[in-house]
This record gives sequence, C-alpha cells and structure tokens, in this order.
Amino acid sequence: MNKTEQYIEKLRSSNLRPTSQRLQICEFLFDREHTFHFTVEDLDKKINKGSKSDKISLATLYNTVHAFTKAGHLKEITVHHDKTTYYDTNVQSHHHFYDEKNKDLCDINYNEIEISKIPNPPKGKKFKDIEVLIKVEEKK
Amino acid sequence: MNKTEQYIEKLRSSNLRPTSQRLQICEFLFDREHTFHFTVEDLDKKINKGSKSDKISLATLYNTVHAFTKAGHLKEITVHHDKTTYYDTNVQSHHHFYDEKNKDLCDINYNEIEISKIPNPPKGKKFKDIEVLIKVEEKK
DNA sequence: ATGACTGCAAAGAATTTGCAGCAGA
DNA sequence: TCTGCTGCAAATTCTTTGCAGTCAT
Repeated sequence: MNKTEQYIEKLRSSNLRPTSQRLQICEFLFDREHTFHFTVEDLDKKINKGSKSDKISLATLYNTVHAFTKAGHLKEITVHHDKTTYYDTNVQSHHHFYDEKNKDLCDINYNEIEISKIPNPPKGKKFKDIEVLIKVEEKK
Repeated sequence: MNKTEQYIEKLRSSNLRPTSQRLQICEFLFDREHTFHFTVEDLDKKINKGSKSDKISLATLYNTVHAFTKAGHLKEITVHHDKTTYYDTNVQSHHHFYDEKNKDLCDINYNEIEISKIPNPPKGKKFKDIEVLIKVEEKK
C-alpha cells in the first residue's frame, strides 16, 4: 500500500471523503519523519506558494484542519501569549518546550517528565489530561 | 492608609499616573480576597454595566491591562483552545485546573505540584518557567 | 506647560459563515 | 442523484492604532 492509498484509508476511516485538496494536505502534514507544529497560515504559505493554479482556499484549509483534529489526526496545542492556534501532528499526550521570543516549539515525550505530586481536582470534576509547558529562553 | 491610597501608591511606584479610570480598575481587580481570572471583555462588561456615564473605553481597558501586566500587577495566562487572553491577579508562579467545557479556571499553588523529572532544555536555551495545566471535566 | 492618558473610530489579524457550484459515493 | 466539499467574499471577534482632546504633575 503506497502513501496515497494510506491517506485515502486514513480519510475514509474517519468518514472524510478523500478529495484532492485533503490528500495534498495529508501529504504535506504526514509525510515526514518528525513531529510537525504549524498554524493554518503556515499551511497556506507552504501549500499555496508558487504555482498559480492548484491553490487551496483558506476556508478549506480551516475546514480540513478542523476535520482532522476532530478525527484525531491532529492536536491543537496551547502556546502562551499567542493568539493564533497551533496544531501538532503528534496526537499523543506530550509536553512542550517553548521559547516565546522565537516562537520556537519543541516536543517533550510524555515519559521525560514525571510528576510526583498532583492535587485532587475540584469538587465534581475528574482528571482528564495534563499539559506541561516549559518556557525557555536563549542563553546569553 | 486606605485602599485608594494604596492603589495610588501601587500605580506611582510603577510610574503610572493614578487616573480615575485606573483607580476604578484597581478597585475592581484588586479589592478581593481571592485570585481572580478575567478577560478584557469581562472587565468591560462588569465595569461598564449600568450607569451610562463613567464608561471606560475598551482602548483604555486594554491599555491599562497591558500596563499592569508590564508592571507585574497582572499575569497573562494560557488557556487551552481559547483565543481570548486571560489575565490573573495572582502574579506568582502557579498552575491551573481547567475545564474546557465550562471555561472554568482554578489556581493550583506552586507547591501542590511536584515534578520529579524534567528534561534538559534544547541546546542554547535555558529554563525560564514551567506551567502545568491540568485539564479536568465534569464527573458524570 | 508638557507629557501622559483617554476615548473614539478605523484598521488589523485570525477565524467563521453563507452559499452557489462542483465532485465523490 | 445526493450529500459532502470547495472556494469566494462578507461577516465576526478580539485586539491594536492614530489622533485630537483632556488630565495629572
């Protein structure tokens, strides 16, 4: 099974029609070795650069990213003080280093952080997930 | 020294002129026993409700909140999946519980969470701060 | 008097929405 | 054929900016 077929399968299994736009986006997002962090604007710039035809409209990029997130193929991530939403191709629970100045975001594996003490959730609530953001800055 | 004088002092010490708007905002934000989380929109709604006169313009609210944050009287906080910026009157380093559904945010003291293992920052970067967000949901 | 501050309205950035036409099942 | 998807443009939401008038010092 080649890559394109895999993407078609991925889409089908989430009840998403494998349109050419979505396949193009899949290729861009998932055909890479490492975790990838991006914003919709990044997608727009990278996918729609150059060739005048073949542009994928912003609305479609937003639609697709939302659909992928809902389907569990992408994960929204929180970045401090930043109004634009970032997405992560690493959908497993994990943490991040973040350099606010350079907007430099870097994954931390779940098992690289150990939390030895955690408070009880407020009344009537139960634990769902934990996210650690380690803010870093350049050494001078 | 009464409260108003304290606020005037607070402002003066940050090189901010104690205007009537700023004092009004101080009173609203700091005259409370517990930590307070808010957005600029909250401020607008709560401070500008009712009385037709005396309204503080949105621009001034933004200016003031920014000035207070810069001066260290407020802290910007990150809330997952939310585009509006939240501020916290608790300016010490601390963590949060967050219920995404109800947008319910709750402080966790710094010492209520203990992290026993933490990875080394990426090359050329040094540790600055750590923020833990524990996502919770309602028990059913 | 002289800066700083306020408030309006306009501009901006990021995202969403409505809808007509197109394309995959 | 029948929904779902795309793309355009307009609308929304949150925030910032320019600037003239006002206020604190």
